[in-house]
Amino acid sequence: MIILVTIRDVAKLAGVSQATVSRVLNGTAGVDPEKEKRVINAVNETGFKPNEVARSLFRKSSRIIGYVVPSILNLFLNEIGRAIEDEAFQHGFRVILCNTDEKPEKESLYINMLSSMNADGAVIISNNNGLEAEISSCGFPVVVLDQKIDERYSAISVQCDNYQGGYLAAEHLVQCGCRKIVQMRGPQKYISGVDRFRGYLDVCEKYGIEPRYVDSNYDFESGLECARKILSTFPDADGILASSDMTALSFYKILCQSGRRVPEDVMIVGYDNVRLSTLVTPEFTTVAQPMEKIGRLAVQLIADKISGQKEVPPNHMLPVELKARQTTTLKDRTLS
Amino acid sequence: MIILVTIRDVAKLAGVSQATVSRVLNGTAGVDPEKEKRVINAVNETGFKPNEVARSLFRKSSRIIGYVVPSILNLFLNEIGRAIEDEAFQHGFRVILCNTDEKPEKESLYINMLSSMNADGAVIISNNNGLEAEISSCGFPVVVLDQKIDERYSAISVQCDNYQGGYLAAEHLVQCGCRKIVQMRGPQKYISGVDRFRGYLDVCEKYGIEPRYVDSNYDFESGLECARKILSTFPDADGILASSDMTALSFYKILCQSGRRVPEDVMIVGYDNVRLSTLVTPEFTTVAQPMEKIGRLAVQLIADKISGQKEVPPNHMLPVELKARQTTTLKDRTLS
DNA sequence: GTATACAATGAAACCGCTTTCAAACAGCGG
DNA sequence: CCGCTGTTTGAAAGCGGTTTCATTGTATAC
Repeated sequence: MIILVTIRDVAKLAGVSQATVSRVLNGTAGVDPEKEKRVINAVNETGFKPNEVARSLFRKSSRIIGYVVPSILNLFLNEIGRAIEDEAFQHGFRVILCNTDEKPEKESLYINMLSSMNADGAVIISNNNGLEAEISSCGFPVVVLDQKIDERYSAISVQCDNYQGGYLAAEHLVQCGCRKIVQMRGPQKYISGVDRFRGYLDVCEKYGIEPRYVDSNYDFESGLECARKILSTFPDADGILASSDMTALSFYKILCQSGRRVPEDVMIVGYDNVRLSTLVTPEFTTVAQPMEKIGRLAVQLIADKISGQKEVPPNHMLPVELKARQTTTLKDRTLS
Repeated sequence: MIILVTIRDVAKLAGVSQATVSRVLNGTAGVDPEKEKRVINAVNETGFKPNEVARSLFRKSSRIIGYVVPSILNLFLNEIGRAIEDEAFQHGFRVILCNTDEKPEKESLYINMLSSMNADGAVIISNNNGLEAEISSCGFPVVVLDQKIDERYSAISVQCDNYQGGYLAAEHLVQCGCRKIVQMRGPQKYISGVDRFRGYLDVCEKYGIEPRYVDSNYDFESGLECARKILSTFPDADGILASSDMTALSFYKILCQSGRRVPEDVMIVGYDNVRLSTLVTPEFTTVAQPMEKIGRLAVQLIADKISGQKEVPPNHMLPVELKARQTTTLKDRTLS
């Protein structure tokens, strides 16, 4: 068993009071250099490490932030999580992983947990509107991703320009020469799904193209299903706007099974630019969301909010960028 | 600002002592039913949530476990992490994400941090031998993955049968008809690298095949480099044993660039069976490590160690399994 | 030499909860 | 009715830090 050294032990050994030890450790007040040296020696000798729990109790802050997501297995969320951990570390925060499986009860449970742990903030991804009350009353700053924030509600929002993403992706296909473009439309309960669809529709209108779409989710399985539906409903499709890089992968797989080639017969644009999209062959053209920036910004906003030094605006929009790679190409117009 | 309700407030409202409230909440002793009801009402009325930090301080346990890994971006570690979170949740633990980037100082820092947070356990992946002292003295049970445990050292080890993995993968290629099999050999500083190589060597000996290998790491970039080296050193290779699914992907990419086909010209066997290996096209043949089982077992071992009820053996070996998919196939022997 | 300001210091209070301990009380047998 | 268990109960003492507050000692001003 480990014998734990307390501040009292150090004080006794150094022949000073606990208060003095605390002051040396935190630099909160001047201490006689001679005593300071004795304290430092005593700390080294005993191997004293301040108990963070006791500190948290007094300070009402545990320097913990929660990352509350449906599942960390989602590569997009995973990359954001990595950035959050890194930025948090630099700010002296630790991050607690909270997988909710999209279950409202797990969401509430984790938020309450964080609250009773004196957490200092949370980054949350959820499509559960019932969470607003909990978020407003949890006692720490919350950044929600990919959701617009109601004015009267205290969270901070970070999202990417989904309209622009939908627009860029669609226009890219048009410029490559596609005319029968089908969108694997993301869930309309998410603002991301709605805005990207709007972007796509505007491109269709601009170029006089008839909009086509089939609903999908963002995960691989729903992508497979959607892909099959597209191949049977729109067998002449020549360009696909996937809802994510995962569903782009699904589409590619189904397409290969049907004997069609990418990009010669059908072009595909993914969404997110998860690292995976450049690892596979062919590399996937995709709309890049700045995942690292999202994660870092989220943590910075929390840090700003805690410090209270600057005003933190409630809504933050990040730009997206099209990455043209091997699943799209300029179509050889001599054939058509 | 949120006004926080303490146990004193509840006690006052219910007209009992804090002790009684505590007893009702924890069921640690009998309480008069009438008072119990008053306490429950008061709790509901005030919305009281016990402060976990105060509890932790007294109990010397925060019900937190750390997941200490080089990077959660590694898909293999990510899938294990997901399982850890899930199992931990069921045991009432939260998990703190600790990315170390393989930096010894970040490893130490996180272990000390966990220690001073009264963490209840940690799952650690590291190739840093200097960590032993810290692990032994951190005050909570530690499970290390993919490392054998020295007897005099108090951690618990969970690893997969790497010898078997190397053996199965190599023999599978032989059975598919490959004779010029090259291993992308994993780092020999890891036991996993050593054991898989042994498995491969034994298969070579068994079938009278000359061993060939090029050193690689487990990540995609080192896989690319290794793949190029293999193509130039062993241009007649007909089977590749990748060090991971990532490096298998690297090899596939380089191979496609060189115009060779998989599996017709060269077959590939990956390692890990990360989910990705079935999402890509072609689906990758791979050696499956039971990632979910690894994660869950690690948490269960920690829980067992904490409860102290059963003896926890220090070494745990899990079996691996070959998943034959589209990057390998029975070779048409009429050609050779 | 005395009054005043100021830095250093330790005792004690406190953060919010759990548990010990002893007192109060109820039930029961004799 | 008394003494003996056995159960409820609240006051108080921690858990291990930080901070307040009053005290001491030293330096500066008059």
